[in-house]
Amino acid sequence: MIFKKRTHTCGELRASDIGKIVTLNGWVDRRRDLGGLIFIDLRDRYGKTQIVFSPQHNYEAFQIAKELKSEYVISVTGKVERRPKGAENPSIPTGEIDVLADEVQILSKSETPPFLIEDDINVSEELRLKYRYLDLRRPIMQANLITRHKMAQIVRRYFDENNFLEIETSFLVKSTPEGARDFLVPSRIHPGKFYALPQSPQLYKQILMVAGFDRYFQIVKCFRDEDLRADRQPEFTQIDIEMSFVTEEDVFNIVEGLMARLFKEIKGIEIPTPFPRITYKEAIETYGTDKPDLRFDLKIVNVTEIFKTTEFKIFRETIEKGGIICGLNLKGCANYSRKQIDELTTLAKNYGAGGLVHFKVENGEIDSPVAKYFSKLSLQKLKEKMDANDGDLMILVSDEPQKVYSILGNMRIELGRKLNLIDEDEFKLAWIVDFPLLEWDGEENRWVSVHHPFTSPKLEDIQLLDTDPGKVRARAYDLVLNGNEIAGGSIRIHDAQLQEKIFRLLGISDEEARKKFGFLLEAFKYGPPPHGGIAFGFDRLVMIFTGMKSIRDVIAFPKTSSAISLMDEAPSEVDPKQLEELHIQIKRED
RNA sequence: GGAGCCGUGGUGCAAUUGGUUAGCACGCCAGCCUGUCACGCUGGAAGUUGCGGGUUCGAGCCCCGUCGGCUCCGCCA
Repeated sequence: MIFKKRTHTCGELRASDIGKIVTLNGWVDRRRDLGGLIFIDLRDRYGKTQIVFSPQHNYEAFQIAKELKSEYVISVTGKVERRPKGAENPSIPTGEIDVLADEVQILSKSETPPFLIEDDINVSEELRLKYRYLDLRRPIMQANLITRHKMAQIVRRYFDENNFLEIETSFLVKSTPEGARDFLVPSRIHPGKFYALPQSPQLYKQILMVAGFDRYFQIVKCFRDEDLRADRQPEFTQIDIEMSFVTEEDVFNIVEGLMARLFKEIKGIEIPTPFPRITYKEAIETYGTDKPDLRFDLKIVNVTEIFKTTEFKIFRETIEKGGIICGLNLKGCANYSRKQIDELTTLAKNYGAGGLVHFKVENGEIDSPVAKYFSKLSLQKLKEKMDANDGDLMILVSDEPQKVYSILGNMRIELGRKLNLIDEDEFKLAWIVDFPLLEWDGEENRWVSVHHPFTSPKLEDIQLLDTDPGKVRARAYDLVLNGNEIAGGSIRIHDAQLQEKIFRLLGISDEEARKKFGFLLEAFKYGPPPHGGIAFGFDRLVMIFTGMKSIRDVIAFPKTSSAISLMDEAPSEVDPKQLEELHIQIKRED
């Protein structure tokens, strides 16, 4: 098809272009047919421009304009004119002008789309995903992917300026134990053998350090076959970083510089550096999570001490069993009705609490259905400890520590939202440090790595490896932004003996270690430099920068929560011939 | 693996205690309309109530199963 190519985009023309003869290519966004005059909004990714068809001006073009429907692709040629006084549209950048059509050509027709191509659509995500190409025509989705692109470019520029090399690593890699479930790729050439898609390029970037590429980064797809969430997809993108001859401070420095750059160039915000550091212990005990949202206070207060000798049976027995009592002070909520308090209780139960005890502070008095079980003194102490004043509502949960923290941590987030404590325009970054190195896995009856098996313990804790492994802190760190974990990393072990010791602790035999990641251990025999790094969840970062609630809105072709792609219907069955070639037989389950 | 919410013309929603011909808006189609921009006005078409089974004189509504979407727990070094 021969067609007139555009001279300008649909977001480009201004008053200064008045008088020019231009050609625009784009999609018909909306037609307003006034009978004797037809207006068309022509759309492309740069914006919208109003086209005017008038029978007096050009009868032929006017006749074609009558045929135009939503999402037809057209080429229009005409003169840029100033809109009549009072007919300007100040809500769009091209609103001062319109293009008076001399000529219009339909480049392709469209069926009526299943939903309107506009920002504030009211349509199920299911339909959006099925017709993703239409969903992606919406300006907001285009803006999201444009922001994503810009952020990727800033990342590349930043690391290049700082002497990092972007090096691609393989996607068909060796399956390694530990961590997430692998996506497997069967080998045609080697019957019964499989590649894995990388959960992250972890081992390979460490080997690049051994190879002497002392500053590496990569924007890279990673694959994990685990259940999905709003912020988790089976394939996702990391900004992967590794550096040699460094300590934590060097990693923090380079990351803080990157974040400052991104915030400045994308959001126009100067964020203060260095970022505050919070220990894992402090995060859990104060916010009930290792990824606290620091935009609001509502801290967890531990009041176990006050109730050590209480008459109140539930509290006393919990404490005797090693449990704790913690609470939140809901400022100004003393006027909560019975119904509202019941809702709080339900919320707590949803998060696994046995119940919820509450105290209202009014006129200096502490009021509660269970007040009679407590001494005046202990209630006074409670009020002081929780910094409660008239009008406040204190809620308490008692259970084993882990449970209390997770219940109150979840409630804190929910209540922060409900009580409007969160400023959506604010961005609070923090490092979470001093993670435990190991965690006891009750099911498998062994220690497992909190981060990964190559994470270095803190030097001063190494002797605890033999006596009290659970107490050993790792040289690991997470970067947290508004309650999201956006990056995590560590200083690695580069000492073969220490690495072997960790493997032994994890119950990985020498032979197993050799079999599973012997190539890394082998590489480490030849002068591994001290090294460490970090990896960002790029999708999450873009999600936060664009203000989206799900990473699906910043990924071109995401999967549903059951890991299906509704547009192309992957995964699908394959031709038996393909299976044959791959030496694979499907076991039918009943 | 578990829990919650949801599934009704193309789309988003409504439908009283289980009871008449399943209603509204947007979109779509036709006609009218020369400065609209969510154009307006008039008229019209459009439904296997996700699917399968059950209870009932009667099911969009109740029960069981199943499929799909979203959120959360487990899981995600």
